[in-house]
Amino acid sequence: MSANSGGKAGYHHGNLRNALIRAAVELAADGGPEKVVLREAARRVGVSPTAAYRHFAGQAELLHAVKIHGQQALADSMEKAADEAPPSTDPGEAAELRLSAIGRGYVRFALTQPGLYRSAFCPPVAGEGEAKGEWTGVAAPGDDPEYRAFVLLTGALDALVAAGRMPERNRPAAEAAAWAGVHGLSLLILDGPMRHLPDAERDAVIERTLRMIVSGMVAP
Amino acid sequence: MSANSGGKAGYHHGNLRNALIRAAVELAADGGPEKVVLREAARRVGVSPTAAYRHFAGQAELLHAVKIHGQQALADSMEKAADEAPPSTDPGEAAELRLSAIGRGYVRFALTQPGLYRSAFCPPVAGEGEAKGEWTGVAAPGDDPEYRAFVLLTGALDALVAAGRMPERNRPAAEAAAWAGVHGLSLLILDGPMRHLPDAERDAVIERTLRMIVSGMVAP
DNA sequence: TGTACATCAGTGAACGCGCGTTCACTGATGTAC
DNA sequence: TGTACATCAGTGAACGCGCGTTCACTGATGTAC
Repeated sequence: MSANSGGKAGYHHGNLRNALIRAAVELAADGGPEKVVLREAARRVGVSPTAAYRHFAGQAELLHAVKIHGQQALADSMEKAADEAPPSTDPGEAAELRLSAIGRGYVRFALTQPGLYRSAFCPPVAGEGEAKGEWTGVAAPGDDPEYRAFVLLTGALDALVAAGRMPERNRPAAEAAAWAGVHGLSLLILDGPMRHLPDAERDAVIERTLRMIVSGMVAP
Repeated sequence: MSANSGGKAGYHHGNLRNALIRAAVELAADGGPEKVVLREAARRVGVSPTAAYRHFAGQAELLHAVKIHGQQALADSMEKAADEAPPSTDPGEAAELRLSAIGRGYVRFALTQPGLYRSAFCPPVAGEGEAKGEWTGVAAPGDDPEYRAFVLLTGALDALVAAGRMPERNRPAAEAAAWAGVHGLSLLILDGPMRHLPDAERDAVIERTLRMIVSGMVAP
């Protein structure tokens, strides 16, 4: 039997691993990482819980797959927003607009897909292979697909320097600062005291924060 | 029997509510909000789980008490850091230094007391009285002790304007932006990809972020 | 000053819940001959 | 082209866990007389 991409096909499912991941992603999407329950994923796929153990070492591994999915989707959103950034003939301005756009894509994803967003940042369980892909504050983590979002940000900041808009002395640790701004904003709106902000004010808060980030990068 | 402030004193404890809160805070301190388990708190106090129901409607109420405690401790840390800010004869510079200091106190608390910090921001359970104390982006939430941290920040920003360092047009939603910066930074360092940063780089990242925030406030 | 009694603050056993995981198993598949 | 058999991918029942919560209860306290 060829790997079928969808529903079960008798006793042997054929694509159970992917089906379980898909179900788990759905669970995360409406409920966050703590809703990623192996038994429930199996239930949704129509298979016994035990079957999952043919494809994953355990629940933690399933959750990890969801996490990666979330990280990819986040990067997608940022990339898309960057592509939609208004063009400008002035390279400096273009770089600023692109940085804002990336940030907007970040926050938009967080607010649109809170469950996946949270999953993308759920702390790794012990023994998840922590060595690779950590930020060092200086070096980028290579091209691990997990870190596309980071790479996007780095590129935008480099462009800002290249265009002469951002002083060299501002460059170190700039990723961390910019990331902190959008990350904190997203979580304050999602879980924090800005949970119930009306749309207009929410947008104002978002734009204000993006402006702070850009100012913080280009400040002399 | 007068309310004794410590251990049990026979059948009637005398101060069980506070003792349970103290135990719960301890649990949160080393393990975060999800470690706040009613049964365990009772165990530590040396009392049956049922006894807790004389003093709390349930686990959620106990957790809420921990949350408030965390919010107070966070505000304390900010206040303390503000008081330690280096003085300056220039009021504009003084205001900037104070804002940085507040932020530093915020991050310091998060890194020093991760469990309590997380507890301070754990999402309220349904029916926790959400009405009061929400940020509106414009108005401050009154003097609810829960929001001392917010009030501190508002004051620092007002001072920046009063000193002529921050343009009026930057003032709206400034709280949200500044808060986002330190909040995101704290969480990225605590749970995120900056988990294992060496001390020196961590400090650099913190100072860089604080600089971004100040620049973002005072930018013309 | 002593006592009856309402009230307050505990106890201990039990419930149901849903989870992750393990066990011994069986049905389906594909390959060697 | 047919068949034996190893291997792969499922099943179903069960386990232990620790939680929050409820129940009927009893021991301690303080107040009215």
